[in-house]
Amino acid sequence: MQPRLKDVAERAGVSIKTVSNVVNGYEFVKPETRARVEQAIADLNYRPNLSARNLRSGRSGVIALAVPDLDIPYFAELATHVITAADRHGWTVLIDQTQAERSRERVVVSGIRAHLIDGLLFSPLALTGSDLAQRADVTPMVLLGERVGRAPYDHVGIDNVVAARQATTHLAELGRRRIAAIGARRAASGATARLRLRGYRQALAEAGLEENPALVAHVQAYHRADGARAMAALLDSGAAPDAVFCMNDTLALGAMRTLLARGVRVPEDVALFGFDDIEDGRFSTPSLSTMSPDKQGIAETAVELLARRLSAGAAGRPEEVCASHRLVARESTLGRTATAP
Amino acid sequence: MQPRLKDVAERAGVSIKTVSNVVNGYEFVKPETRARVEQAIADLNYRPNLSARNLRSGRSGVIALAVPDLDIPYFAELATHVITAADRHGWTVLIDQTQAERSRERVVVSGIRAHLIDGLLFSPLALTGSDLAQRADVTPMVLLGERVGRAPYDHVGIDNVVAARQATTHLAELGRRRIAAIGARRAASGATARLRLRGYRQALAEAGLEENPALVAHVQAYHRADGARAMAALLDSGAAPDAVFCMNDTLALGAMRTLLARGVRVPEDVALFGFDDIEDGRFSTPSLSTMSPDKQGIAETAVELLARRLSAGAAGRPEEVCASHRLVARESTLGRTATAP
DNA sequence: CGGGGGATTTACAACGTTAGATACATCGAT
DNA sequence: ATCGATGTATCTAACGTTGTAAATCCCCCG
Repeated sequence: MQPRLKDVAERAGVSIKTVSNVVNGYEFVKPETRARVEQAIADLNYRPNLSARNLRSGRSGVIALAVPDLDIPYFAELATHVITAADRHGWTVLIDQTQAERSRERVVVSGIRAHLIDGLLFSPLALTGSDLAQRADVTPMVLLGERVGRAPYDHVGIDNVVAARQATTHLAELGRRRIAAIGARRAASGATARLRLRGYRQALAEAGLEENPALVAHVQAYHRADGARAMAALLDSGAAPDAVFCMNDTLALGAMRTLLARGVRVPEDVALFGFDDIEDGRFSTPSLSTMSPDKQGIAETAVELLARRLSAGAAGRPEEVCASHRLVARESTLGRTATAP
Repeated sequence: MQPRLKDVAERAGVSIKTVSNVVNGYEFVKPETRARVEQAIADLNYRPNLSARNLRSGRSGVIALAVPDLDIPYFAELATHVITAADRHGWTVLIDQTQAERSRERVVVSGIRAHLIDGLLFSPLALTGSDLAQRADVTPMVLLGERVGRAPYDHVGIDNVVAARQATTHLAELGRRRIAAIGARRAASGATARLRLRGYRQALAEAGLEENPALVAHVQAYHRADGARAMAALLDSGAAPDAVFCMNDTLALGAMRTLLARGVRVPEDVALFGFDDIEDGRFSTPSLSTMSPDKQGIAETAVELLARRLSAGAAGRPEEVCASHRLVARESTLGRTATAP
């Protein structure tokens, strides 16, 4: 049996509360008493029972991060940053995988872990505004990535329209005329895809290029296999793109696989641009040009916002934070003249 | 304030215990009563307070998975499998990142989260046997990956010696004579690296190849950058390998980047073999030959072992489970004749 | 119509902790 | 010596849940 305050108290010859005071750093404990208690704690290897502490205090020291899938490198990288940032607040992070399924996202939002977590960082993909509006759970929540509906939650994201426009403009400025896009979603829920597509279209318009529906490839999910399939379809359709803007890096890497496997040169024949700046893209050959969101900034800001909610209660208007992004041009658009990573 | 059993009870006009019985699926509750209680639960959106429940039951329903870094795709993939498997047991997974640092691994093992977690799945990299032997925490633990010391813990791993030998033999059978290895560790702790190196040496001996220290590259860590650096060093040293066995896929992908960037053809000039079968390797060009451990099997077995420890108490000898692995030959050793992924 | 006995419900205590109130020292100043 | 004032330690009552044991209900048989 694990030792309790009571056991420590008996060993140190003091009351339970005195031990509790020592454990919690209460000021008025005689140095001698404190020393005796600390010795007893060490002797017994005492650890506070968090369940009991939480029951008393109403706090668990645990926050949840809900993401579609840790297999997707972007979310794995985001998760490591969140864990690091949470650690600085003394929080432990628990990870929920929603598989980008609406039903699972609803479960997360509905407060399935109420009482276990103090707060929730949520990166929704499939959720709709009304799902959020119906949320009855009172656990503070910060949304990552896309804004959903008008529900009053703090939100950290990047300006997807601007970022996608810049990416597409980069391709246009390289002289590409038949710029395709991979990653459009048919589902009503693909908010991020919609915004990036809008930026893509804006850039085409600015560059005086005509929009061609045959150059926009839809996908089921955002894995490499989807990108590979979509690229194959584009090539087979005869749309003959000379550049492709992919809505994320894994799609782009899948597309790259298809291109190279078919002997299409990148970037000479087709330039390729991704989104997210995951580590794989830095080491692919050719290395992948991409739009790099400030993942660390996003994670830190989100944790910070949550911390504020937790201390200030529900008070205050929801905050809207736009993290920075920057374009990273690598070999998949510039060719081998670029410096190696 | 969140509703409690008491609130539900009052609304339904029954006692607290009856509500508890309904919540816990106790058999002998009149259908009519059950319905009334369930209605009240729905009305109030009641959620059991896990802290209180855990305090009472001594269980938290949370297990921890401690891995070096989610950024490393192998661990991200393993984590998703663990989360899925744990979910079937009704457990929530909390992830600890140790950064492969001995100090952080010791903290994890010492029971920093005692009382918060019911069990621990631990994938140690830097820990020594004596660290484990000193462990005072009583939380059940299952070791993943490498066996450490003689401490009496359940362990799930693969036969690294055999796997590495098969990988190296595969290269030898392709007619390669100067087979290098990337991923040896100087640190005393790199048990996995040591075993794989042993398998590599066995295979060389069996193939009648002489062992050449200049063909064994040491690395600091197991990221792509380390593989890229190590490969560059190998090429620059004049060791002139015609094949490379990398101790994991990220090292191999880093090495591939260096090779292709320098115009070395893979596999014509240098065949490349990895370890772990991460998704990236399936979509690189050329796709990466690799040794594929049964990650799902490892995760499921580990969770299963933990479940057994939790129900059976500490009883029973520690179990030693060897998961299966299989060789996946792709383009980086076979060339483009292989079927696309 | 009383009693037996299973079905159903309830009362109570306990899990380990901490906040707040209270008691007990100690000590300098009257 | 006595009184506050202050520092230090203890006591008590929760936090929300569930296991145990006991109470009550209800149906059916004799």
